[in-house]
Amino acid sequence: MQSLSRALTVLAELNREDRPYGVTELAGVVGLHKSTVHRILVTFCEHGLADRVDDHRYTALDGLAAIRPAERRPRAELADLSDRLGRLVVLAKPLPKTAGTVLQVAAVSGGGSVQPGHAVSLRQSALGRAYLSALPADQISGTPDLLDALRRVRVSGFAHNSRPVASLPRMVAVPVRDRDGRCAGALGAELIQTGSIEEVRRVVSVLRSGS
Amino acid sequence: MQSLSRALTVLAELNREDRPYGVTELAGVVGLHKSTVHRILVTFCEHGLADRVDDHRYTALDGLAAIRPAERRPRAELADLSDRLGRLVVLAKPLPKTAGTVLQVAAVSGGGSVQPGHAVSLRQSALGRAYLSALPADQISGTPDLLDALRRVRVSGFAHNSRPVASLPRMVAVPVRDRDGRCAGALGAELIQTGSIEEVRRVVSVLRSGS
DNA sequence: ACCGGCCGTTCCATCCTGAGCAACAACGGT
DNA sequence: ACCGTTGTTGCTCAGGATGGAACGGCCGGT
Repeated sequence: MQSLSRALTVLAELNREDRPYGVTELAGVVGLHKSTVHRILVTFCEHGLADRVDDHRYTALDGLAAIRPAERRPRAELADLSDRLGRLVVLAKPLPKTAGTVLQVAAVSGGGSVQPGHAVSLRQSALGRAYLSALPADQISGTPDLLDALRRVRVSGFAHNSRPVASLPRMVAVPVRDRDGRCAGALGAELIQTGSIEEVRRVVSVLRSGS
Repeated sequence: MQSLSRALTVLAELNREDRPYGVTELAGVVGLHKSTVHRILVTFCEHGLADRVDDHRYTALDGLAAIRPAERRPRAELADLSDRLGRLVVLAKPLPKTAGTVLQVAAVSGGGSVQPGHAVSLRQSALGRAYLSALPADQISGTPDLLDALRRVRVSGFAHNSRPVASLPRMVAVPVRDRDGRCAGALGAELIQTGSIEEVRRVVSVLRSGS
């Protein structure tokens, strides 16, 4: 039921921010087309779960605030991290039932080849491996090489792509957990001085402080 | 976006009753297939909007009670009406975007040819005509015969099928309005002594008291 | 214990429908 | 007046929702 899943993701995002959302902006955050988000929002309005505050803004119903999720405003935190690190910071979250990829949800100070809403590989990207490394063992399968790599990620606490894949920038990434300790996604930052261990350590420690 | 619309109907129904719902029962009430409702419920659980209280019962999240719709527990009222009338009582509601039919939502003391979850014709059944008669004039179209019949329903306040259609029991039905005055469905009761005007009047007056 | 019915769940083929693209009107800033 | 936005809507196609059938588990009646 991925269609419903996507729609609920939209509703959750709309609900997390108390400020009204525009269609295009919301579409960028959740990584869907604006036409899709528009139709979803209209349907939510028809069912009374959302309201349009003016001609071009939608907001979640007040009553929904009770089920506001635990995570708080990832975008504001991302902007803060990006400021402190002076580089691109990306938050990636899995979309339900989308095995094989994680979805980049919000990239602040974006540009480059990493864009909000693009899916990245679970196995080839640092974001994906950081995410995989924090999953329960019984949810992971793959080649012995991959399992070994994930073990090293668990020991060091971060993943990085030492052999960059085409079109993916060099990044380090750490897993992000929700307050129940379950893996909720991955937080990554661009590497500028490639290969500098000091840089990696500093960036990772800042990323950790933000999760 | 009818898929999302159907799913939200399921959530609304789950939310209206505070008692947990089984998959099959819920499917009957909203008029969808078992398997469809099951998948919808699983997805809602994944997104934290619903919970499964035990192995075979689902319930809406507590926080959703805030957006509980205005209508209150139609089933309990139906059972009461059915007791007072000593006969089958049926509540029919339109499903969003399902033009041409109304859906029988809950039939208490059921059995017979009227079963929960079955769709009935808008034009041929007493339930359907009662519903049509309370719609805004600009939403009604049909043959002159139908329009004339609806006019008589409006005058008398109830619809009945004097020439019963195959497999439909003889019934009387009155429109049901929500608190905004808009037509929300129809309430019908089986006729036992067919043709008795007294019976019709008595049944209709009881039905009215219940809407 | 046996069996029949009902439950929730899953598999699978069919066709619907949701997704994406592109074009549109309406604003607002330069 | 121009351009870059915004929200909205036709249109097309592939992906996915649907619902029939079958499965295993559970309970109540025989």
